Amino acid sequence: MARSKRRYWLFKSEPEAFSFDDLRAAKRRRTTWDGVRNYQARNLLRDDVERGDGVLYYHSRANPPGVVGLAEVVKAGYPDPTQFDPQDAHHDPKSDPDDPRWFMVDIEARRALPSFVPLDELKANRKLARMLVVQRGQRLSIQPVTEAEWHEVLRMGGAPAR
DNA sequence: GCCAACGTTGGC
DNA sequence: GCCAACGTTGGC
Repeated sequence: MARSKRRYWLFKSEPEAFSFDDLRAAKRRRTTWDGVRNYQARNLLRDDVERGDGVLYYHSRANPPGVVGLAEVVKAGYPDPTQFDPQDAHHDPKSDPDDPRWFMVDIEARRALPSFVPLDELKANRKLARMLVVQRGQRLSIQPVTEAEWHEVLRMGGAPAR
């Protein structure tokens, strides 16, 4: 069930692991956002991220880090199968299949931002002073973004407002 | 590659 | 339930 009002998120990915270009090159330009193994992020994926929500695709551990493109949630939270796969790096032997511990969503690439927005610029923008990604020590890989922050980042990236 | 900041684990 | 040890994240 979709909410009446769309929410916005920032998803972090290390480009060497899975970049925005990788997402755009993927089948149907989609991917499962699996492998999240942090409870706070899990709670967001399970309870709050909904189909139709907007995603700022952020490259972490990049030179420089920053927001590279936009994506959209195309499937809300459901159990992440990699937790039950002993061969997978994110296998969790303590997770009960009848009560899965880890959840994921599916996202689909939208457009790349015409201009990459580096973390330095996010930090320098006073309108974004409260944005989570600019907070020191903030490591959450799935972060809520306000509507105002979303529009400001799109503006900085040269994307038409929408 | 370094390391500060966090989150998790497990002994007690 | 405390907290030291350990593992991970992610900017630099």
